[in-house]
Amino acid sequence: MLHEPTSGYDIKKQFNTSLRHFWAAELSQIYPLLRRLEQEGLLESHTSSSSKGPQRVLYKRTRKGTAALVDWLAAGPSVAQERRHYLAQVFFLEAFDDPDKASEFMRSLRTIMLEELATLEAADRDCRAHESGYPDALPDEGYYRALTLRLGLKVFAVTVEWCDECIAEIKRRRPHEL
Amino acid sequence: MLHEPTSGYDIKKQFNTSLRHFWAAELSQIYPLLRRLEQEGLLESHTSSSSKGPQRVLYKRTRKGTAALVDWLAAGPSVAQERRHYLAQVFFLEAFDDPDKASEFMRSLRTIMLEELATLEAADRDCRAHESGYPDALPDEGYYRALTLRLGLKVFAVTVEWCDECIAEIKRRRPHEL
DNA sequence: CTGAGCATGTAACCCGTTACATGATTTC
DNA sequence: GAAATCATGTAACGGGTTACATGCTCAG
Repeated sequence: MLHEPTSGYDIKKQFNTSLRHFWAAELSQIYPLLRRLEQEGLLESHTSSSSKGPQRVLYKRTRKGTAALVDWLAAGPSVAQERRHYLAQVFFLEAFDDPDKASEFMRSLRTIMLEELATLEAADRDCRAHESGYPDALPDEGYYRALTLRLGLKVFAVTVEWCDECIAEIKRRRPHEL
Repeated sequence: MLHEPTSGYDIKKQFNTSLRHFWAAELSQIYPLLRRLEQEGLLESHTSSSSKGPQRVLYKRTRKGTAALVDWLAAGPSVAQERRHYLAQVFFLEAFDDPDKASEFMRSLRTIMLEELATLEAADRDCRAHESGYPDALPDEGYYRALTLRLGLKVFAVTVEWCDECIAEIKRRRPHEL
């Protein structure tokens, strides 16, 4: 949680845009968790009335909450195994027994990845526009956020590149036809 | 599941090496799932005695199993949101309030990523050595596996590159000291 | 004779998703 | 007047992890 007071709804919006490439969660997970963290003393909340809908509940990190965060960071990077469903699908693409279908699969994957890339590029433009002195003179908070964005851009870019190579190569190969 | 008869234990070994960058599972998940899929008629099994330990149970896809696999692929790429814990950590690196600690974090991340890269490179060499005619003349099965490896190599490579850039930039920046 | 690797499993728990539920306001 | 957006939640379910349990063989 950021040190700025933020509602669960707003956190979800961040998950849909700039954080999308490395974290996401549903509101049904966010709301109970915010409450639990408040009970544990890691967050504190106050309400503010909203123009539409029910009152907004804004949460903010306590000193204890920041300490818990620092502990997590101090334990070092936690690199867990990730599950990339689409790569599992590529792995089994032989099951199609048809290079055209495999190629078609890779083309639609490429389209999806381009869309993801566009979402991140929009978030990046947003970041550069709102914050002055990008990136070196950013305040720490914005600076480290910007670093995560940069990796996202790189990763999606090589993924699209990889899709292109695969599409070209599958077309050229065709061991079946011979 | 591959069409070659394979034991749960062997699947786990694949998860630890060549599949590591996009899928993993514990034995406690693998064994019950293999049984369930056999009950559903997607797999069939036979036992073979092993030199050490209990009898090995080898599973193999049935025609129905392959059909289910093809259905999954035909539904198109499933690109779900991923959770990259270490990026969440980078996002919150400002909480250290100390560029040296942030930089140290990025250096240990770099080390871990280099190790992951090495694991994949070993799997890649293995693949090139065992299979002749890499990559175009590979049988379909090995060919699509090789494609997933290639993306893994690319992604880890840009990630290490990104770590390097971050480390250099954090050192140069230091807004705190001024 | 100890520890690592082979090989299979069960039980408890937690994290996260989907689906469901409510109700106000703004836009077309 | 319908649909989208704001804003908060609950309940059921499933997937996955950690911890626990067993027993055999080979290398040091």
